[in-house]
Amino acid sequence: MSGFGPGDPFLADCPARLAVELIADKWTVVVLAGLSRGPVRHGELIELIGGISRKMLTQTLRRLESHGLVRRRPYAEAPPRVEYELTPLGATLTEPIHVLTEWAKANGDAVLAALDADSEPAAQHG
Amino acid sequence: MSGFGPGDPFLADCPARLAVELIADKWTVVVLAGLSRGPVRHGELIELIGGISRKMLTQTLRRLESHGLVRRRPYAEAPPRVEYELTPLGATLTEPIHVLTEWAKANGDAVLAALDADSEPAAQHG
DNA sequence: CGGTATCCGAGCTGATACTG
DNA sequence: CAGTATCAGCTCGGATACCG
Repeated sequence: MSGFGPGDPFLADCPARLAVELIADKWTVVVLAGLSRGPVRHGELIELIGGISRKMLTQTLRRLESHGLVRRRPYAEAPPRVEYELTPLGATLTEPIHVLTEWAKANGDAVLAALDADSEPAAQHG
Repeated sequence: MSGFGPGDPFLADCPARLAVELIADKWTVVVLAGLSRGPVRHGELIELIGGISRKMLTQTLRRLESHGLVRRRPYAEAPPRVEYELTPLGATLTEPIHVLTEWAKANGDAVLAALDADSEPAAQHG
């Protein structure tokens, strides 16, 4: 028994696949992790997330917003201020993202080691 | 308090980020989900995963293999047979992947609805 | 069956520069 | 501070055809 029904991400044209493709992205995971702590400003995310450009940050946030995971809150103040926060729907992703980042923290070294061993000249045999 | 240390995926050049970028990929998540049930053949994965091409499947499997998450087992038989399975390291990903796909199954409809509502002609005001 | 090589268009990505 | 527009480079990803 497979245990997989029609709502599984294995099917190309189902909502589940859409959802997977939405979050299974290099920047999306990190941005969601940054948002999971509460409302954050654009500049704060830039500072927090190493290597991301303003363009990619905005692009990622816009996509998450259009998919109902993030809410954008602009303030009509003298120094322009915009805060981003997870919607209730987006908040349900906090747990999965947390599990993912915890895995990355715990096994990142092992992955690096495996990658390193794989790319060795192979002068070793036993 | 941030609660984030030097091993967090927010830093651009840390193993944690490497690990996130490894699995935060459209096909990688689905392929890992397919592998989480046990050893599978190349053709079986093609059948299982809707929309994937042989090229992308092989490419994804090779990358996972080089990072120590997947093991490739070729059999020297008359009808060529190759099986792929998760390594012990890769098996530690089963849980995170499961959480992710479960979220996708549970919230895929909501994401689709939000996307649909977002792209409406906006003839509504309240 | 499993895998590779090639072609080629489409989309992503990162600077850079400009607007409000 | 927040965001947009544009350009150049690159990778992605699929189709096809061929090899073991």
